[in-house]
Amino acid sequence: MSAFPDLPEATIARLPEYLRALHNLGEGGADTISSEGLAAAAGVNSAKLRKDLSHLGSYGTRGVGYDVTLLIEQIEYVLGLDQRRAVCLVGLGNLGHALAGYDGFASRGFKIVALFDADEAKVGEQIQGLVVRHIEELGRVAVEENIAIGVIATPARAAQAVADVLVDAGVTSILNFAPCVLSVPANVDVRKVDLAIELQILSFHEHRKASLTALPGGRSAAAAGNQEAVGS
Amino acid sequence: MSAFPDLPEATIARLPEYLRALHNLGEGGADTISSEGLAAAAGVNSAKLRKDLSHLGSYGTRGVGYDVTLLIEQIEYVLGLDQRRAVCLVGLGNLGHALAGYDGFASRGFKIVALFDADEAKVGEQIQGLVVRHIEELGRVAVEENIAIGVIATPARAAQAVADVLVDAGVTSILNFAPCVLSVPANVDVRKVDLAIELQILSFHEHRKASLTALPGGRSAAAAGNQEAVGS
DNA sequence: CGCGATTTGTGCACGCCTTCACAAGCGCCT
DNA sequence: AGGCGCTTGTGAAGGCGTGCACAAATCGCG
Ligand SMILES: NC(=O)c1ccc[n+]([C@@H]2O[C@H](COP(=O)([O-])OP(=O)(O)OC[C@H]3O[C@@H](n4cnc5c(N)ncnc54)[C@H](O)[C@@H]3O)[C@@H](O)[C@H]2O)c1
Ligand SMILES: NC(=O)c1ccc[n+]([C@@H]2O[C@H](COP(=O)([O-])OP(=O)(O)OC[C@H]3O[C@@H](n4cnc5c(N)ncnc54)[C@H](O)[C@@H]3O)[C@@H](O)[C@H]2O)c1
Repeated sequence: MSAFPDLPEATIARLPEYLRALHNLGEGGADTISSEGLAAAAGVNSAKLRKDLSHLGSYGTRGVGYDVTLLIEQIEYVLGLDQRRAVCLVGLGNLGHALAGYDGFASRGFKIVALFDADEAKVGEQIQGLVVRHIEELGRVAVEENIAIGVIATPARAAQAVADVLVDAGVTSILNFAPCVLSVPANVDVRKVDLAIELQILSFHEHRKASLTALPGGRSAAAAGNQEAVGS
Repeated sequence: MSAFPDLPEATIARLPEYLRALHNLGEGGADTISSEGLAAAAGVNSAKLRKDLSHLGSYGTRGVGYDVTLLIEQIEYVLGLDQRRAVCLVGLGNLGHALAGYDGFASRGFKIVALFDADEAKVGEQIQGLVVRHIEELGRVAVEENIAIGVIATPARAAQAVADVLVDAGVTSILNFAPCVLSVPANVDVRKVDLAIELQILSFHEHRKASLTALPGGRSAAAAGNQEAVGS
């Protein structure tokens, strides 16, 4: 096929943001969009956005902007969203149930095709039209359904074992919600989502703000307008 | 008070990881830990870890390592975890319920003190010993309970309005689960958690891997061992 | 008391990312 | 047809983060 563009990691992380902004703009009836406008909608600098888009060879039109529909197609192609990807979810506790019921997956080309848990009491349960299977079936089902992405929502102590099972089953991408470090082969990508870390980072900034302001007269509501989005 | 160290943002994001690793090691009975050992437990480079710790003036002992208990105290102080921070949660749908029942908050010095929703059907519901209140009460309760951190788990279309209410109530840190960009004053910190973005980044790497391997002979399980944690 | 083993703290170089600033290109209007 | 205004694409500079490699410091032991 065509040579695959190797984009900077930072750019890749922003493409989904651009994509969402573009979808919103498209629904709003916009036909074309300037880098300035799209950058504002995505909450980034316009120069950065132009450089990001230039990396994937996408052509806008000078004096006009980018064609919304075309740009959506380009980004979706690069992200591999043109093909529906099968996802499995392991651990149907508190968080797992919420994830299973989340419609934000399907709307972006992802489809949860299987649910797994180790608890016999959970196995057999129906959730969103899917039946919870025992983790031992994972190997077989992963191959049958051609699952590429696994989501781990088990307690931390079980996460490494689950990751091993996923890897053995041929899964090459893992999204991990358990607060722990996973050890996987080099060809497997792991991304972690950790609430506690996010809160602790916010706590640091609270601490910093509190130590800088010398008795600011208590809590005051400042005028809104600015945009501070702490980087991912 | 003491001059507040201004740490690199990248360092701050890693401190919670070190903290968790230290807690695990502490429970394991370790008294001191070398930078090498701690780095392995946290999944980072040992030089990076030493530089991070040196930033906060924390002193290890050459030839020995770091005192686990002391280091925990130091990091918790810098992150502001020595004081319990009040958190409120807005939007008790699918995800909100899971978050409300999550014990990972309390164990790290955070306490959910109030739940809010706009849906009259949800208001009054009891969750984990807390009663869901109407969003209109947020302003009053936030001041009473001295809430510094707000968590948004509403649909995206409501998120900006909720953020505005939080800001007006004096909340200066926001954790946003809704897939949208929030506009807030400069003194308010926002962090975003977006599942769809994480999955799309994984999808990109799947796409890349698929386009690079020329018919790899199907799904093969590689030997485990390596650790690839995609940066946050 | 001195020496070797061990581990921290950091100077330095390199690469990535961001941001500015501007030339080149495009469309529209006269 | 020509000029003008707008927008993209990018060269260059600066800042930040990473990781190597090593000097300095500490402990244990003979
Ligand atoms: N609940 C939240 O809001 C939340 C938020 C952030 C992170 N997390 C993390 O997500 C993970 C899950 O949280 P939770 O609240 O849903 O926990 P939970 O205890 O409610 O659910 C865990 C589920 O995993 C299953 N499980 C345990 N071992 C397993 C194994 N070896 N194989 C397959 N399944 C197994 C259990 O049977 C259970 O159903 C935890 O690591 C938690 O720290 C949770
Ligand atoms: N469910 C998941 O696993 C998941 C995962 C990632 C992100 N998200 C995001 O988190 C958000 C919530 O997801 P969900 O599945 O819980 O949705 P949901 O529809 O189940 O719950 C949304 C809740 O917000 C409340 N709400 C709506 N407008 C409000 C307002 N103005 N003020 C206060 N409360 C209001 C609703 O009454 C409802 O209870 C969404 O933005 C979603 O995209 C969800």
